[in-house]
Amino acid sequence: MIDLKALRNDPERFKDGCRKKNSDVDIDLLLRLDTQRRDLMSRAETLRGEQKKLAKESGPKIGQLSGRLKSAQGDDRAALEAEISQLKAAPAKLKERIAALEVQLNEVTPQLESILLRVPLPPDPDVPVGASSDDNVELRRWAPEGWDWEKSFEQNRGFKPKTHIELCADLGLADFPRGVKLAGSRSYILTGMGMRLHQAVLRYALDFMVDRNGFTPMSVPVLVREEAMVGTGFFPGGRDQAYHIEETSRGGGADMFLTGTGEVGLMGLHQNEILDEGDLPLRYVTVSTCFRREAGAAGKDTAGLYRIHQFDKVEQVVICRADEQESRDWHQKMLGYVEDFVQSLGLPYRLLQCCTGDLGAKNADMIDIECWMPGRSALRADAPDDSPTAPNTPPAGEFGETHSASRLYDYQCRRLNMRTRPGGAGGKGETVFCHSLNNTVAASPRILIPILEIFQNKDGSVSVPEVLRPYLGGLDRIPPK
RNA sequence: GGAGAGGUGGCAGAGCGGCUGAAUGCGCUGGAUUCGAAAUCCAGUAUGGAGGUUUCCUUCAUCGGGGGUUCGAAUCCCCCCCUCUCCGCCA
Repeated sequence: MIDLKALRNDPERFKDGCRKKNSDVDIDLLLRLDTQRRDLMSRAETLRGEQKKLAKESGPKIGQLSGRLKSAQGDDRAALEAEISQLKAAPAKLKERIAALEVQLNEVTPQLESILLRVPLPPDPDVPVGASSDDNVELRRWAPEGWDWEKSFEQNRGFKPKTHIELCADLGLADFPRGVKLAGSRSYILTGMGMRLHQAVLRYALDFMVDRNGFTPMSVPVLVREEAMVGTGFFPGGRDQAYHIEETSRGGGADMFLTGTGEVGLMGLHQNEILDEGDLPLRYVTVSTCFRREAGAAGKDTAGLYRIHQFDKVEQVVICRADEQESRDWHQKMLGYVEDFVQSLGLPYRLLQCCTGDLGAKNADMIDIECWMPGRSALRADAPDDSPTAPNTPPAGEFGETHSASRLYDYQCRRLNMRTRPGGAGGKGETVFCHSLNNTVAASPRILIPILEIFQNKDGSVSVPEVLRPYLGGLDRIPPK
């Protein structure tokens, strides 16, 4: 959520942010509602103040008179009753007027809030302006010794690459038909070494962040309340992407949602807390199953392990002091960890600066890492009909997104009401909303695609990246079955 | 799933229709005392919104959340959430 006061002071900045992010949120309407609401509130508050004063002044008197009324007779009684109803009349009148204002407030406030929740965080000025992912800018590339970006896989390695789907079949790593039988499209079953490789990457990634980079490992719920989805900024915008468990219709107290990333659990941990500034930055890592409906992606990446409804992900988040430079520094560090990680696996990749149109409402800046997937272009369903995608044509290869590093400033912490102050909740000084950042460490099985495709050998086997071998009992090669 | 108890400030814990934004204790901050410290004493110490004559003042809201009763609600009523205890079931 953005700061309503900041919006009031500088609406242009937020309108500009909307334009850059292709958001159609009506800032002018929001401002009008805000003015209306504050006006109604101040009027209601003034009246309530009067009412309180009256209640204090005439209240005890009413009590007294009511007491006397019980034993009063005749004329006395009538006089007392008249006096009481007169005393009651003034506050009752105020109450009516307040109620009328509140009716209006109850109309304006939800409208205002629903718009406010959708106002995107303006992108940072150094983020390139663009309409879609087509306008993203490559920052740099890295490849292991012996990989030449100028050459195709075949020229680099001396044989035609198989796609990860072919490799999964030949090596017995995944069973797609049975996955679909069980759970429908975009479902899969990892089998044998496929499952072990998946677990090895996840465990390696978790250890990498804990042992080498000092992150605290956490388990988090993947089944959460709506509040956590709104707080982390995935709702209302991304409602269609989440699986919805309708518990209220079966008598439960609250509906639940399956999370699409461990970020929800990690960021929700300290919701409504005032953290001690001295405890920051908090650095958390989790491995969790992620669920995504992939609504609107029909027909895209339908085959293989790329775009699936359920996967596992090691995710890192950092919660730091509300300081732009500190946020920027952490963003770079978190990218650095992942570059080290991907390099240790030996996967060629590039860093991609996402343009404003590709950012999403909650990010000020986002940098993706895309790994080279030699078999990927053959899988494109949106390729033109005359493109060389016939079965015998070797795939040209393509980058595929494997990581995404976001810098959110206080957007998320404001929604989560996560603040900081020297000394924590009982400390002194102003409270301020923290800053937060997140980045993938490894999402599997997607990351298995470049691993299998890059490490495939001419004889049809796949070599195991060295860093994963300790997690597979020293195994260095997965042979065809 | 059944039965019961409870959710109050940073923490512990009173209050159970008006004098309570909230006793008391602890903690924390400042001051006094001291060569210094401990102890003691004094004072202060929630969050958010709106407004202003903007190192401060005024005002409104908040005692798990929402709704209601009342001139007036932390206190009474209803719904929900959460925690704990016992029983049942269970990985």
